[in-house]
Amino acid sequence: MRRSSSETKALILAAARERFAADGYERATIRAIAADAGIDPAQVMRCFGSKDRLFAAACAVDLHLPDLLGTPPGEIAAALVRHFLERWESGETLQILLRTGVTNATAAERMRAVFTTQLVPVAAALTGDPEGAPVRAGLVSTQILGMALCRYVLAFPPMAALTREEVVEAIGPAVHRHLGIES
Amino acid sequence: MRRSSSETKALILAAARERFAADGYERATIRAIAADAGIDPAQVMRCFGSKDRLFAAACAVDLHLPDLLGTPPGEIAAALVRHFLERWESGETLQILLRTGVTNATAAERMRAVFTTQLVPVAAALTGDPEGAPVRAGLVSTQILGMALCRYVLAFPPMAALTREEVVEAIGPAVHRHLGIES
DNA sequence: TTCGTAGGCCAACAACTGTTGACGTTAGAG
DNA sequence: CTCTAACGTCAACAGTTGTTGGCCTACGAA
Repeated sequence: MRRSSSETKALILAAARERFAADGYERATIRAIAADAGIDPAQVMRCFGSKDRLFAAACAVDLHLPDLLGTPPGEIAAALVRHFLERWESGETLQILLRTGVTNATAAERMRAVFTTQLVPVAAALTGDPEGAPVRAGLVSTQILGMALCRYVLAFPPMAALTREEVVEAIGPAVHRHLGIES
Repeated sequence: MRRSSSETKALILAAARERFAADGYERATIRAIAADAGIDPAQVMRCFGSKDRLFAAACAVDLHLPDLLGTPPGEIAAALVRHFLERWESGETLQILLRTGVTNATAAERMRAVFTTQLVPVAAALTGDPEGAPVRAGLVSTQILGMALCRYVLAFPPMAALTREEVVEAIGPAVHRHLGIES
C-alpha cells in the first residue's frame, strides 16, 4: 500500500498528539506512536526528522478564541470559561501543552508564546487597558489552567464530578474579576 | 568512609527531591540522583529497593497548614495564599508533586490524597459546611495550583514578575469567594 | 585479637531509547 | 513500455536506563 507524504504525516501527527497528551514527552516513544499509526518507526523519522521536530509540530495550538467584543460585559467571563471547557473536552490538542509543558522546556516556551500572542491581545481588547492586559490575562490563565489541571489531569473527585455549567458558575465570577471589565 | 544507614537514606532523599522537582519522574535518573548525593547508584537500590519506592518516599508531603480558626474571616484567604507562596518558594517539596503529578500516576494519586486528607478538612472547619467542603476546597486548589503553575513552573512573565504581596492581593479575593466564608 | 555483619563500590546485564542505512516496491513521468 | 523518485520495511547501531551480584572494607561484638 502506498500513501501520499502529507497523508502519512497527518496520520503520524494524530497518533503523536494522542500519545503526547496521554503520556507526556518522555514516555511517548516514537515506536509507540508509530505502532498507533500503523507505520514503521523509521517512517516517522523520515517525515519529521527527529522526535523533537515531531513534538514541535504536534504542539501547534490555536486557542480559537471567539470574538467577544459584542458580548455583554457581564457574560464575557462565562463565555470564556465555556469556550475553554469545550476545547478541553473535545480533543487532546490543549492537553498536550499542559501534560508536557510541565517537564519539557520546548512545550513551556510554546505555552508562553500562546499566552502572549493569543490571550494577552484579547484581554487588551476586552478591557481597553493595554498596560494592565498582561497581568489580567495571566490571572485569568491561573484560574482556567488551574481548573483544567485539577479537573482533567489530576482528577480531583469534586472537580471532575461537576457539570460543565457548574464549573462556569463556580469560576466565572473569579475570571470576571481577574479580567476587570468596567461595566 | 562509613555512614549509618539512616544518614545515607537522608542524603539520597534530599538529592532525589531536588532532581524529581526539577526534572520530573522520567528524566530524574537514579544515576543522576546518586551523583548529586556523591553515592554509588547501586547504593540507592540497596536503600530504597527500586526507583518507584524511592519516588514514593520522596513524595511524602505535609502542607503544614496553619491553624486559621482564630483568624478574622476577612483575612483567612490572604493568610492561606501567603502560606502557600512561602511553602512554594522555600523548598522543592511542593514542586515535586506538581512537576511529577501531571505525568506520573503515583504522584497524581498522592496529590489527591493530600487534597482529601489535608485540604478538605481545613475547608470543612473554616466554613462549617462539611457537605460543601470538598467542592470549596477543590475550587481553592484550582486557583492556588493554577497560580503556582503559571508563576513557578511555566513562568509566564507577568505572573513571575509579581511580588508576593501583589499575588496575595490579586488572587486573595478569588480564594475568599471560593471558600465561601460567612462573615 | 578474631570474626561476622553491613555499608560501599565496581562491573555487568537485559531492556529500551532515538536514530541511521540499505534494500525492496510501487506509482507516475517520459 | 522504461526509468526514476519517493514510500515502506527490515535490521542494526550506539547510548542510556533500572537493576543485580560479587567483592572489598570498616566497624563492633566475641
